[in-house]
Amino acid sequence: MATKRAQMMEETRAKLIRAAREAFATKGYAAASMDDITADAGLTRGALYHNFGGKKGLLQAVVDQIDAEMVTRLIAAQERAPSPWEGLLTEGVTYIEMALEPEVQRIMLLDGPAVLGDPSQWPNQNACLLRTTQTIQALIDEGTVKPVDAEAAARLINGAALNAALWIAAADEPRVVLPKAVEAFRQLAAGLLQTER
Amino acid sequence: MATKRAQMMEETRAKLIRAAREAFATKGYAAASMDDITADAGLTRGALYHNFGGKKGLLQAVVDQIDAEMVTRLIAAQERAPSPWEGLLTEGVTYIEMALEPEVQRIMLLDGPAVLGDPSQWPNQNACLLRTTQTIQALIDEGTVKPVDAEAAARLINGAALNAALWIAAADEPRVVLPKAVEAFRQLAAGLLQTER
DNA sequence: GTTGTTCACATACGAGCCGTATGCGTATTG
DNA sequence: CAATACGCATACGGCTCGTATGTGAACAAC
Repeated sequence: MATKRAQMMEETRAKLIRAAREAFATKGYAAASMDDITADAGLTRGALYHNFGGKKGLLQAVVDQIDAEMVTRLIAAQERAPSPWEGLLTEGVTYIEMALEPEVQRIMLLDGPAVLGDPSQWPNQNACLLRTTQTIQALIDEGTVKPVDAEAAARLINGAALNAALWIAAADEPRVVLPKAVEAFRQLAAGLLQTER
Repeated sequence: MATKRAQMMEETRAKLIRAAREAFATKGYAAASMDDITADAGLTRGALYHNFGGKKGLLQAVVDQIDAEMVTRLIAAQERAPSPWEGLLTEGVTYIEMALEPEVQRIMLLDGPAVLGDPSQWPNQNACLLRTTQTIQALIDEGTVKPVDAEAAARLINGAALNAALWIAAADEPRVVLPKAVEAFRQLAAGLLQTER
């Protein structure tokens, strides 16, 4: 039986993460005070320090949660694609779309790296990136993609998609810019394809 | 004649920027206190607020200075290349190499975007991007590169290089990872070429 | 069932950092 | 030489964070 204390603790953790996610996304990490977050969750800083060890620990928990959600969406998008190669492209486009969401942009792309350090060193190894790496490795194995370093390629692809997203987000006419970015992304990615076709 | 007050002011601005650049690079923006920075420059926070309006203003000044230096180095690197296309690649590689420096990484790639917002809005960054865009446009006109949107391609290439740099900088063995990243970067960029080899 | 223990969380306190308001002294102006 | 402007220092209050300590409910032992 799950003891009553344990499930209470899960509950408070969830409430804190929910409140923090909201605050970090809207105000940014630095401007979000722990007092506000905990009060918003109906708790105090005592609970926060007990469960997450501090402000950074809370951010880490929020990042892990969002990261997991992103991976789920990436997998879903890839599985709908007609071929593995199209799956990779679809993954990239999906990544761009996710990066357009203010929450992802603020927490995962700006504050996260600044506070926690490089994403590839996050505890869960940045599942999002790991996923792309595996996809590329599979394409290399089947001969679709040139034999480059899979992680390097995944890194660059993600970086390209990320910058495309930031560009679109800051553009005056996102609707006009989006197709341009997607087209350029496809062209770039084609550089990985095995010669010919 | 440059009044004595004006040149004194330039002097204090330079001292503050120098101290801030040092502190931001080593401790990070959030952990660097204004009292420490100003004391290190032989001044007080009064001078800082008078000259830069606050902590963010000081960071902006530091960012602008480093940004200008980076653009200068990028231009120099591109001009040494044998062809426009190689110039584009060299520019990307140079960007990667610069991002290996802790100062650039910490201030320009992590804290800068988190505190000041989208880097592509920074004055010199725009100039750099514009130059890359023009280079690509020229390559398109001469038939070397596929007819994609030049600005989109420029942003994606920059983003790829940026992420490659972050990856290398955080790696256990940067010397081992660097060539992988450069190779993958060249492969990706080749996707823009008109003729496959 | 009662008694003792654990532990999740609250409360209290101190220190540091930031922004503004104000004061001071020197360069500048007429 | 008197008056003003201004670059910078000083003083103060508020906010935020981290730690140290308190407390009451859930669990365990008998």
